[in-house]
Order: sequence, then structure tokens, then C-alpha cells
Amino acid sequence: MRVAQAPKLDHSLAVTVDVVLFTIWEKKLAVLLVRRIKDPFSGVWALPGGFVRKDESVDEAALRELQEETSVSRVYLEQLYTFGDPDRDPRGRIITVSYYALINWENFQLRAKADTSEAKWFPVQKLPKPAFDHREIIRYALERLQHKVNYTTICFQLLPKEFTLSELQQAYEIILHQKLDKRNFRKKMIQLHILKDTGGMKTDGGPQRPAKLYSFTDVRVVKLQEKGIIVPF
Amino acid sequence: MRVAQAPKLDHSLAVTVDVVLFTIWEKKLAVLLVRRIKDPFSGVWALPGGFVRKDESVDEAALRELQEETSVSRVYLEQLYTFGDPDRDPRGRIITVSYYALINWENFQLRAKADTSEAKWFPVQKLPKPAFDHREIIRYALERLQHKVNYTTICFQLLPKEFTLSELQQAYEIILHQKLDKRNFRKKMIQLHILKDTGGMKTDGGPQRPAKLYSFTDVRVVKLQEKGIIVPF
DNA sequence: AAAGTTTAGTGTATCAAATACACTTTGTCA
DNA sequence: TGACAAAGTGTATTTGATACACTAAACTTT
Repeated sequence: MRVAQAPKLDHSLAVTVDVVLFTIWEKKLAVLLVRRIKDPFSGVWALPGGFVRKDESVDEAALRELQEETSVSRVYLEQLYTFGDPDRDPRGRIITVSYYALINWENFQLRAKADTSEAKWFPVQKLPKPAFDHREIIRYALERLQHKVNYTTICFQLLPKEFTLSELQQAYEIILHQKLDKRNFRKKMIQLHILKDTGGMKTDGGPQRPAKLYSFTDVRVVKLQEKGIIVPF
Repeated sequence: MRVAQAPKLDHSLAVTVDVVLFTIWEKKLAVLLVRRIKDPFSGVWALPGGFVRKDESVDEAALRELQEETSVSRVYLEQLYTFGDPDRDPRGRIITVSYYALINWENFQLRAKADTSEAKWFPVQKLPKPAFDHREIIRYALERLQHKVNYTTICFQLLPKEFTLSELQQAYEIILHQKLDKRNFRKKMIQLHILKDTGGMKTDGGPQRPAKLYSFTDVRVVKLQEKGIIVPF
């Protein structure tokens, strides 16, 4: 092993990415963890992630690692925070750039066939003690997600293309961990003009009235209510 | 020079920090830039920053570089975003973790004596074309600052310990780049219970009525109006 | 086919917060 | 002592958030 002898010139460090992948699974918000097969923390659940290569951007590294470890691609991905304490990894000086990603459960089902390493969804309320500082990263991701559903259309990333208003409300309730008023919720969603009535109906198989199906008017995640903020320049 | 021959094992990259230091100077929001003396971009204005060392956290590196290049310490500092495109630096693969910092102009005056390299304040509206992707970093920092003044007490980091309500309003107007209503502003600030009447008065030297001096009740930057968000776990 | 079940879908009244708006006060300077 | 300049103050209106309960529609059971 090489020991750094010229500190003034050798500034190289290892950089990893870690991704908190969320989905809504069995009416709970869940995070995907993979079981580590190498030391340190061999056998322990951890966030999917790995080293950033020299020829790829950090964003690309996050997507690649997610793809490699969970066969997931084409997800909404957003950078969270960079954790850079010198002692956060027992292997040595490793900085990690954390991300969070959202996927709709049905989409995951289709793509997760080629799994090699063990991966499993855990409800955020029942997480095992994860490796490294991954619990802190998950907490941070959850906080960001909870904030963002309030002023963006990010929530749609967790739903199928067409969904009912009840399903949308349920998604909000699951993420925010609180009940919402049905009439006020629908009123708000409709006046935001982000929903399109697809004309379709959803029959659930149960003995109840079918619900209208909606889709999102904008394919992209959109910011709402940018009140009082003007960005000059 | 050593060439990486074991790509599977050698994951080392260079990591830098860059800091967008804001102040309010001559009734404008300004950013501190330093003139580079080395290639690349020799002679070009750039954000203060430099390489992260192996034995320090990324936050510590940001504070250290700020101290070294601008003699500034004890500032409010917050991580912004990590920029990781492989071609963002002509020297090679360098990832940068960006920060922004706030300082009150009078405090800077006292501490900036020991300046070695050339440093200068630029109003955000009149920035020179900076080195690297620093313009993007500054834009990002400005956006974050403008958002944060709306729901935190971060603004106080730009003011002296004691200030008048007019000075506080002016700071908001400068950051948000828009005029605010005097009565509504004061009403809001007072009902937030974040201000303490110090009993002192400020006479400006002009022929006008002196203003009451206030200070901030909490030394720390505080979040306001966390409405509708509950963080379980 | 009628009654029962279950979720979808709808409107209004109240309360709280944001906005719009103009004059009086007070100390300083000439 | 009168002019000046910024400090300081209140109310009415509008807008958005909240609280709240019944009818509609389709399917299932008897």
C-alpha cells in the first residue's frame, strides 16, 4: 500500500455516492437497502452506492450504482448533501455525496428481476440499524422529501401514470405521516391546475363506486407557489 | 507522475471546496472574489476555496480556506451543493463541494487586515466572468439565500448585533431585490417574537428622528413557520 | 330486484394571514 | 422656531386555510 509522502501535492481522496431510494409499498413509505457482502459492515444493510469513477459525473455515478445494485433506472434523482467527516468510514478518508430517488412500486417490480445481491424494502418506521452513517442520510432524505411534497409535484414520481385522487391523497398522507381532509385536499389539487382528467375510471374490484383517473399535466417535477421570491440575474 | 493502473482499486479523486461569501456593502448584496495567481484561469476572479485535506472534514476545509484566503472566520456557513462534472476543471477530475457564508460588513473590515492575495467585493448584479463554473455556484447560492430569508432568521448574519427595523427591512429588500411595505414588514417581524428591544437608539447624523435599536433574541439561525410538516422517526 | 356495503365525490361558513394604503411623531439642522 | 427627513403607527379588504357531513354510484349479498 502506498503512503502519501507529499501532502502538498497529493490531494486525492475517495468519493462515493449513496442513494436513498424511496417507494410506497404496502401503504408505507419504504427505503431500499442492500446487504453488504464485504467488510466493513459485512452482512449489514446499507444504502446502494459505491465509488465515483474518474470518467463519470457524480450524478452519473449515482444512477450507475443504483442500476448495478438494484436494476433500477429512469428514476427521479436529486442530490441531497455531502457528508465529509474524516472518520465516517472505517476504511479511511471517504467522502460521500448522498442522493435520494423516487420510484413507483409497479415500475420497480418489472425491473428488479436481474437482482444479484440481496436487496429489500424497509418501511421508514422499521429500519434495521444500517451501516456507516446511513441512518443520518436516510433521516436527511426523509426530511427533504417531506418538505418538497409541500411545494413541488414530486409526489407524482411515486405514483403510476394514471391515478385516482384518493390514491394521490393517500401518497401525501403516507409521506407526511398525517391524515388530510378529503375535500380540502381535492379543492387544492384541482385549483393548482396540475391534474388532467384522463376520462378513464378505476374499478377496484370492490363493491364501491369507481373513481376518475387523473394524470399529471407536466411530465417534469414542477415548483409551486414561488411567492415573494424574485431571482435577479 | 503515477498513472492509475488498477482502476478497480484506485478510486482517488481530488476534492475542493468553494465558498460564496455574501455581505451587504453599499446597499448592495456583494460576493467576495479572489484573483487567481496560478493557472488555470490565472488572473481571473474566482471564489475562495481549495483542496480538502485528508485529515479534515469538508466543513473544516471550507472554513480553513475562507480563513486563509480572506482572513474571515466565525461566519455563518452552510453547504450548498456538490458539483461533479468530469470536465468542470481543466486540471482534471476535481469535484467541488460548494458552500455559502454570510458576514456583516463591519466584522469583515476588522478581520481583513492580513490579506495577502487580492480580494474584492462585487455586487451580485455586476459580477465579472469568474473562473471555472463559479458563476453557476454563485447563482445557486443566491437562490438558496433568497429562499432561506423567507423562512429562517438567516438575515441577521448580515447585520450588526444591534440594528434598526429600517436597516433590517433594507437588508430584506436588498436580498430579495424588491421593495417591501414598511408597516406590514414591521408588523410581521414583531409578531414573530424574534426581536428584542435593546433600549438603545440610533441617530444617523442626519436631521431625522432617531430609531429604536433591536437585537435578535436567538443567537442561532432559527426556522420559522414549519407548518404542515411532521417528521416521524 | 331490493337492500346493504363501500368508496367517490361535492359546498359553505369561519378563521387566519397577507395585502393595500397615509398620516403623525420626533429629533436635528439651519 | 420652522423646515426637514426618516421613524413610527392602524384599519379595512382580500385571499387562502380550515372545519365539517351528506349524497352518488357501482358492486355484492340475499
